[in-house]
Amino acid sequence: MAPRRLDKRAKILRSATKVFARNGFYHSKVSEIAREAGVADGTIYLYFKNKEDILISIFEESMDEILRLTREEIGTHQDALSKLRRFVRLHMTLMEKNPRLAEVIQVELRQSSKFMKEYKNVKFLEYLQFIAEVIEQGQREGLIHKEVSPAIFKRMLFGALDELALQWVLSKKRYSLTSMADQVTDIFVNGIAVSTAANGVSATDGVVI
Amino acid sequence: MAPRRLDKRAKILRSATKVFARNGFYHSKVSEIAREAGVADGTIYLYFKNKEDILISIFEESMDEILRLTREEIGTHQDALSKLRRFVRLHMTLMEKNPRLAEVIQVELRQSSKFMKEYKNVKFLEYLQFIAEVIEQGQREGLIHKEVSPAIFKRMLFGALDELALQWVLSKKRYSLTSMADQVTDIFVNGIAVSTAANGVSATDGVVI
DNA sequence: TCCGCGTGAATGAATGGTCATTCATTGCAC
DNA sequence: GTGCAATGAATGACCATTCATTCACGCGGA
Repeated sequence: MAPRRLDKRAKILRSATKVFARNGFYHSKVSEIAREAGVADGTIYLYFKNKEDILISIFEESMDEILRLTREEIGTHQDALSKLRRFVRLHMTLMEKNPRLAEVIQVELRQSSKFMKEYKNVKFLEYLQFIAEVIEQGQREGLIHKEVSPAIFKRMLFGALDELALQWVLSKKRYSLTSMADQVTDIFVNGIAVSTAANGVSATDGVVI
Repeated sequence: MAPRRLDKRAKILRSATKVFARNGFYHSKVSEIAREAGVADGTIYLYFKNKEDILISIFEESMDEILRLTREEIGTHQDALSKLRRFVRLHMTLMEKNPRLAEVIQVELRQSSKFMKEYKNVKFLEYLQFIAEVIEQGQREGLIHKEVSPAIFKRMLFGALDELALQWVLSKKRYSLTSMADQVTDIFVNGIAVSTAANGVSATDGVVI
């Protein structure tokens, strides 16, 4: 009963994730989700209000889990730049380990601006805020330039990670996402420009991080 | 006749852009596009194969124009870092001046991975390639670190710009996008980290990747 | 100048197919 | 025997697309 209910709900969500990833939300049929989950069409409606509710549930529950993992993995006892590096690695790893989830997030996050406007996405905003707080910490620590706007930076970083993940998904995952993580972090932390100082890298120059 | 035909086609495209931006592709009705354009439903099918063909046409023709403007505006007589700064500004300005187009690009670019997989988006790839070439130029000039992968960087930059534009669109355009451009460029060029050399920023400190 | 004919653009009502959703019924667990 | 989850066939709403018909215009003949 109670456990059965939870099992079934979770099974439907897992099947829906698979089907949405395969066809995209609008081309997915409820009956296909039902078939995939091994339940009748009508059963879906015992657990979800409608098709869109399934999509939102997938997203919210995944974000819950991602947020939980992120907070757990990125402890409180590190400097901001180390946290940032860990964050980027973790994001890539999570996408890599849950490719179907990654696809759904790609689909849903951008599905339609109308949808995005109406559905206030609290969990996602929290995820972004996590980044902003790391930046603020870094500014207090004197590690990150005060001129950097945490609100702009959090969007930039997320956008960059998301676009890389999208490409990875579209390329049928032929390469490793996680292996790009450090390069991405390096660029955000140090920039792409060669130092403007005339005589290059001397022995006293620190390797950042 | 001939001119009338072109007028009508353009009018339908403009109306479709408006309608898609308002409702998202899947929630837009062909009849609404027709009404908006002041033509009959059937007329649409004299100019386009089907609804999806309208979307693809909007996108391709816009990308043509954007590419043209980008190549024109960003001449060949500059160093790579200046080009990059100009590119970012131009991208923001174009989005800001064509908010409805921006919305459609947001919708379409991510619509569904299935759609993206099937529709080889040559113009968009060219746009990304433009960024990669600027990076390669910078590496030849010695202005940009050799370790930076142009292929990764082009995605990062586009992702960052795109996410900022998406937010701007969703926020009902209450602030200026263009005014963020330089901050974005600064971060990509110089990074967010304060120099790590022990005694502050000296003239000889290099930022190392 | 005027008429009417041919052409092809434009129309929009009708069609048909596709699903999301419902709900009367079933059958299982206790 | 009762209650409740589960079923899946049936419903009906929705909309892209079609196509028989109308319309507008330019041309040539009188």
